[in-house]
Amino acid sequence: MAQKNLLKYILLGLLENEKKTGYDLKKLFETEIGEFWSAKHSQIYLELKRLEEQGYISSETGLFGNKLEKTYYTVTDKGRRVLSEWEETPTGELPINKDEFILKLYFIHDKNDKRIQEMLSEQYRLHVSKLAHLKKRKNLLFKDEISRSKNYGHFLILDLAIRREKEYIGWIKQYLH
Amino acid sequence: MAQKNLLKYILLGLLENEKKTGYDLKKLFETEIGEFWSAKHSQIYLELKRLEEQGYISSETGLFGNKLEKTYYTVTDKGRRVLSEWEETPTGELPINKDEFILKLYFIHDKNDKRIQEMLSEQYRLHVSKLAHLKKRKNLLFKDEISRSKNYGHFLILDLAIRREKEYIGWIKQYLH
DNA sequence: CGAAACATGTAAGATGTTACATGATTCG
DNA sequence: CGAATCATGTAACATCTTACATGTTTCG
Repeated sequence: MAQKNLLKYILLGLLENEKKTGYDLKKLFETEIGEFWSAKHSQIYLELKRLEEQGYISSETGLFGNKLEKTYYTVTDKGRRVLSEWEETPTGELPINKDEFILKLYFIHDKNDKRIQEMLSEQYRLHVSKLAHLKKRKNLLFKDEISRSKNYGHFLILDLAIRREKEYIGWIKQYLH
Repeated sequence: MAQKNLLKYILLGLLENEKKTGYDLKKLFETEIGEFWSAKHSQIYLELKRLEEQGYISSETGLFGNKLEKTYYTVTDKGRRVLSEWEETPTGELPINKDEFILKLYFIHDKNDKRIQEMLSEQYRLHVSKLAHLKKRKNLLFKDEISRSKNYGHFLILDLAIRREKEYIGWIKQYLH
């Protein structure tokens, strides 16, 4: 999807409160951010270069161990302005959730086609396990009121993700025999 | 998202039962398919060319009016095989739903940040209107049992979409004051 | 007759994935 | 010391969007 270059804002957002290396960012995409966004390290390093050229972030290298040079990035004032401008802009237009399973289902016409049940049970497994994972994360990150108010946005979207999985599972159960 | 070239299968699926022009396909992406997939005409025409080169579809031109040449495409046996092979393959891996609103929310830390309520009410409007639209479609397309069993997959995903919107709205209401 | 919709394409550029490459550090 | 992880990059390629381009038919 060649589009709005949202990765730019993600990187700015992640670097806003703490300097990080490209590798740190990559790791975040494998865990926390990975729930709702994806990016490969090749793209991250490239984007960091570009953001620095444009003056949105600045870098500082630190020697780690004997030889290893790590590059730490921080957001500049200019970058901070771009970030909050984006945050303030109404998003508009709901996104299209491209889902391969949905697509396959669309092309099945016959109610009694055996593949429907096979597909539904595969999805059931996947969504049940996703739900378990999300609940575990919520428990881990947001046990108490204090942790919730510290990262309230994150709490909200995790809560939404859990509700969505429950709903998805409910839908599957309705049609799975 | 440069990935699995699913457009290929969508075109094959749409051409499976009826010959269509590139323009017909484009129109479908603006209406029916538009609910869960997107593609521009430039991409569609290109992909049709490629599919024909690969022998998955074949074309026939018909004169429309005095001068206008329309190109109609149909799936070949080879194409049909590729399509059903895809349909049979388990999808695996749940997709990441990239949603700009979710992203913005993630970067808001303070529970009392005014922007949360602004964003939620924008989303409320959008999802309420989306839900109304989906309900209208369901009513239009799947009033009776017969129409459901004719395009059962489509009925299922429309039903899912409606449930998802309801759930989304429920979530917004919980946090919107 | 003019505007909107029909109809089909190409080109440039942005975004994203996969593969290729290399080296350092940690930990068992 | 060897494997896993840390750490950073480039190259080739596929996908997708935006813009450019052109001509036809329908309908009020």
